[in-house]
Amino acid sequence: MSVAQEAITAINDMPDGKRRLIQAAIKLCAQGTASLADLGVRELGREAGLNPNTFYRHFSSMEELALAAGRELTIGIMTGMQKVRDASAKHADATVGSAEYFLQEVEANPDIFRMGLREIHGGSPEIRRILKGVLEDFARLSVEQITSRNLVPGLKGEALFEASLNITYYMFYRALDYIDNLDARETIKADIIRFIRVQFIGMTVLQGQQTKTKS
Amino acid sequence: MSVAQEAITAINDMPDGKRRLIQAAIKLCAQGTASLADLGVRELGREAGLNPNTFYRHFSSMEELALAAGRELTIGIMTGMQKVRDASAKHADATVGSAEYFLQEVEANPDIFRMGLREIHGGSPEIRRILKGVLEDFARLSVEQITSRNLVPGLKGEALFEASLNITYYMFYRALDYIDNLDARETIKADIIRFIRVQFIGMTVLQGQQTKTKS
DNA sequence: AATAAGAGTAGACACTTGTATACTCTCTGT
DNA sequence: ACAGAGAGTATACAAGTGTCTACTCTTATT
Repeated sequence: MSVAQEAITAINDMPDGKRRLIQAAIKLCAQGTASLADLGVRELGREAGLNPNTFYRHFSSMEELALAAGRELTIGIMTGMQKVRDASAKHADATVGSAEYFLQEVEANPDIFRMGLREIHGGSPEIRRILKGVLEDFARLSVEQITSRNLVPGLKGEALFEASLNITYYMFYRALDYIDNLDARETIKADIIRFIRVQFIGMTVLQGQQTKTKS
Repeated sequence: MSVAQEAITAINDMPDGKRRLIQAAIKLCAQGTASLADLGVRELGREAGLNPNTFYRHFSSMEELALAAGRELTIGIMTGMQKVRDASAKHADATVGSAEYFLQEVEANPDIFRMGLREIHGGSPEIRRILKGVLEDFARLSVEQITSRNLVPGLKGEALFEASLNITYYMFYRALDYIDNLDARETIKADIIRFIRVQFIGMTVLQGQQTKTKS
């Protein structure tokens, strides 16, 4: 069972207040400078329009809420990523397609990406693990798509996955710039496209000359 | 004047208590989950072994201390990076040398790297700007060294800088894994070396075939 | 119709926090 | 020798915090 599926099944049939608390957490965390783990119970209650004590009905610690929020985050990113995959399949140049639709998704859900990025470094180890799982899932999907459409003929298996993973991380990392830096958006898009090409080309060449030692 | 030099000049002739507060901030921030900006005045005083009010002798807001800490951080990373450059120049394979000495430096100052990574995402925009400056300085130094020793013959100017910057960010990003994940250290080192090669090879090839459109 | 569980609220407590005011040292220049 | 500044301390208070206990609805089960 993938990390994403795990998350989706865990979120069904959730009481209203619980979901509101989680969404309040995501909102506060994306807007302010605080990370998920150090939000306040009362602060959360206020934002959610609930009594502070409602928190204790659903969670026994902040860490527990942070985990739940992490799962919600996962779903948000994952469904976004699925859309990216679907859409880019229709584009003539798959590389440009992926980049464009990814950035479109970032633009549509800045809160989720911003906070995912904050948590993937520095957050609790458990949340980090979850988010890493999401990125790996995404990279795996990319590999499947690339393989089935034979987009990068010279590359396969382990090396293809590694390239995809690098690309995924790079795209996420640049997403923050993209959100904040309105002037630089075209540049960032071009950077991403170039990064993708460099990874695939470089990996392909490297795979073919394995045993050299000089860089 | 480079970002690093800016920082170094700013830190001389600093009262004892002030420096202790800054170092307390770095320590607390590297160990706990909190980011620089949301530490407590009293918490800081406790850690530094000072009266909470001493804080107000030196700073008027937490943001101000965070900036000072950011500068201290800068110096730490920058001197470390300088050592990496110097040391890797003596290694037969410059790629392997850079990676090895970088990781050695990470291992020696885990707190600084851990917290630098936390602040480079999610921290205040000002601190982000400072840290980005540090990474860019480092990438620039790399470019100089590579150019003067002619390590990557086919690549120059803008493209070389872009590759160096990508590599720098990648190394920093993997530093976190490296610190936490003792079992995976050899793998991470190999990943970094491969990443470096892929960047240089890929960039070189891409530079030579600029106008293609299919990926 | 009675009951029990789930979800949310209200009030209270002890504790921590930021910060203001007023103090004590320890230098340093004249 | 002393005035004054810089660095650090002590005390105090209002505001905010986590969490406990005790309440009230709503909904479903029997």
